[in-house]
Amino acid sequence: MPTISDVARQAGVSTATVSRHLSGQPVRSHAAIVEAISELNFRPSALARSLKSGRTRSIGVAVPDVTNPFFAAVVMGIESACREDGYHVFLCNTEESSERERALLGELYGRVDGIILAPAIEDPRTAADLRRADVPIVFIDREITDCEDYDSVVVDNAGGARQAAEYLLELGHERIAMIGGPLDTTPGRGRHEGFVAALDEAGVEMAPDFLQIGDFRQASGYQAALRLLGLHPAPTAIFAANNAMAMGALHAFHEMHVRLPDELSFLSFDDLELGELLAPPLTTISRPMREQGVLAMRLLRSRLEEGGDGRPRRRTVLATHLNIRGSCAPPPRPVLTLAGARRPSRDPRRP
Amino acid sequence: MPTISDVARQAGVSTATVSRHLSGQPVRSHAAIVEAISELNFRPSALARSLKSGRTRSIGVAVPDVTNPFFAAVVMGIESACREDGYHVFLCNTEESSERERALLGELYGRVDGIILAPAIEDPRTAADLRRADVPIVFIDREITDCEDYDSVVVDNAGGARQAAEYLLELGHERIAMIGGPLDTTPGRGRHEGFVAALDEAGVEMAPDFLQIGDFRQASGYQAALRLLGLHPAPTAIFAANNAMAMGALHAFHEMHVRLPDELSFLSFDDLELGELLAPPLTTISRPMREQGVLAMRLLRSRLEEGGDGRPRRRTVLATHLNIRGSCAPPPRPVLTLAGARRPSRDPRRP
DNA sequence: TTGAAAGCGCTAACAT
DNA sequence: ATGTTAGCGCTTTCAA
Repeated sequence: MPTISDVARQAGVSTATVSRHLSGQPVRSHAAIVEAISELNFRPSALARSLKSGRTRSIGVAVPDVTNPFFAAVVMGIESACREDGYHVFLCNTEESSERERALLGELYGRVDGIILAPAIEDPRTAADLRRADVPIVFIDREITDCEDYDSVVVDNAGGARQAAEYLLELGHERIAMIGGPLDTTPGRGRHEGFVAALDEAGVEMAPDFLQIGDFRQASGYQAALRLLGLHPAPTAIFAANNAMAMGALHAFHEMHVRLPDELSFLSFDDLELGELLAPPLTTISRPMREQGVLAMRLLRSRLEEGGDGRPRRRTVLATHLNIRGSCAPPPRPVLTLAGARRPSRDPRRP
Repeated sequence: MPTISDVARQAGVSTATVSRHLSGQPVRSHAAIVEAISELNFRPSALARSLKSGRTRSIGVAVPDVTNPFFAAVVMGIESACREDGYHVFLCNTEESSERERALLGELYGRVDGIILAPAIEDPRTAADLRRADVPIVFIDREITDCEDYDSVVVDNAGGARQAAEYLLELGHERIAMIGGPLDTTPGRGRHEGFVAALDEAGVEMAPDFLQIGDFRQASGYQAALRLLGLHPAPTAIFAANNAMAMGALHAFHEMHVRLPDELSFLSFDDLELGELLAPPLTTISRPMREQGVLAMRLLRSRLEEGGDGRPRRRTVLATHLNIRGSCAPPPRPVLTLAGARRPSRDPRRP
């Protein structure tokens, strides 16, 4: 790899002159330098530049799972926003492990100007690490306790879960179950709280068995669904707290030959990629995905460029949207009783 | 950020001693150094180290679209292999654009020790760029002309497409269409060639209209499917050359109320995430995904560590697998004729 | 406008 | 075992 001094020698000038040319200043020996550069195929070393300037023009992005379409879209959004700003992305997969996450963050410090993080869980050790590292951070999708002064882009988890609960209640369900996420994550807790609160307000109590906690991954959704299907009485409606667990649950329903929505109503937080093409199409609570990445990068960039250490935290909360498709219906009427007659007669699926 | 000299001063030793401690050598002042490091919260600058050593311990990964589950899985595989080797990943999205790709590659040079690339198209300019950059490269999923001496991990595209064609022929189809990828990409061309070759050998000709070329993205699959459905006579079977275009096609079928597999047989190269849960479950040609990433990283690592500039190219070709599920069936019998009687009587779906 | 020289943080001879 | 010093490739004063 040719260096700046190779170019300088070849062009018959000093390294300082070449450097000036590189930074756009007009120099007399312009032509000679340009020629030397192309002849030697010279590329300034980003490394050396960074060491000098203290800025790497890269950011770190750590998410629990790029394979999840939600995080894939977020990463995509970050990436495209970065390109506009001339930043590069170091991508890290934490695989929902707080230890791995801290290890990865440790390696990121010094390599990047800032970090966008979707923390695995709300681990106080991570918070302590972050503080010590003293690098600009923006949280995305999830937050961390003790970091209330950091910027973040999140979704209204409680509100979204509430929409789900209210919709099920409106359909007349009373035996409503939830496949929840870990309660030590922002979305896990938020979605749980919102869901239960809405049920409470309607005077519907959720049996302890009806809350199954998973880890946001497909396998746990599958297991949770099987457990729910095995209960007596079984729930008439299930809400899955994210897309991956919903996929697992759908596999379970399929295996157990449970027919949606006749025998069971089902909806999930976050869209599935092919959700609309399923039979029945899946009713979901959705939210902007790519956009969340873009917003997070905007926040980070403003921290980076304005240096704004004093500027107050900015928290962006996005709204969710209930997409009524076909996987929810009024609960099946108990055979040989008229109890079902209490339900409202109009079909709440088309309000 | 404290530097190595801050630590040295605090511990009352020279920077060289601290450096030795950092690299694991035993030093007398061990305790003092350890204390100084933790007290100052010192972290050696990866930047300075890289500048010195000439190695960044990072690699660049450029793929057309992380949002595609296939590439997401590949990236995941690379990432996990990297973690074992202590490498970091710079992720780039080329968005199927060769220009963007070259721009991104340009920024990667010097920042990374090696690159894993799934090229957008087989652009000779990219090949020239790569040669000039003189950085170890491994191709994944796709290759590039004029780069026959580079390592690569690809799948047997022609073989997989042949499997698809032979399966459809076996079912008795004769009006067989294909939604192909760009013919200037490795998989686009390979899948097309394999498919057409198999049809040829069976004496079945594909009408020109029956080959619709897309760009591997969902929208193009949707358009292509609509065009195919509008033909007279329409095809009785369609093969989509990748998962994203298959998703688009499925949307088109859904919109046009085409029932699979009774009215139309359909299968795709690469699995869809929920393909098994669709009605009918989707028959596909699948291949290892995560594993491809792992293999690519292995190849790259061996180039990196063995320095093996002289060592010959290694090309890993993976096999595909035909997953017979429910989206293909014998062609519908023409109404009011007995022509269909020519077809074999046994059901080739269960060989 | 240009060149000489210092220095970003670290490592690796070389010398002690 | 430890310290001194040069240097990785670049930018940026400071003089000329």
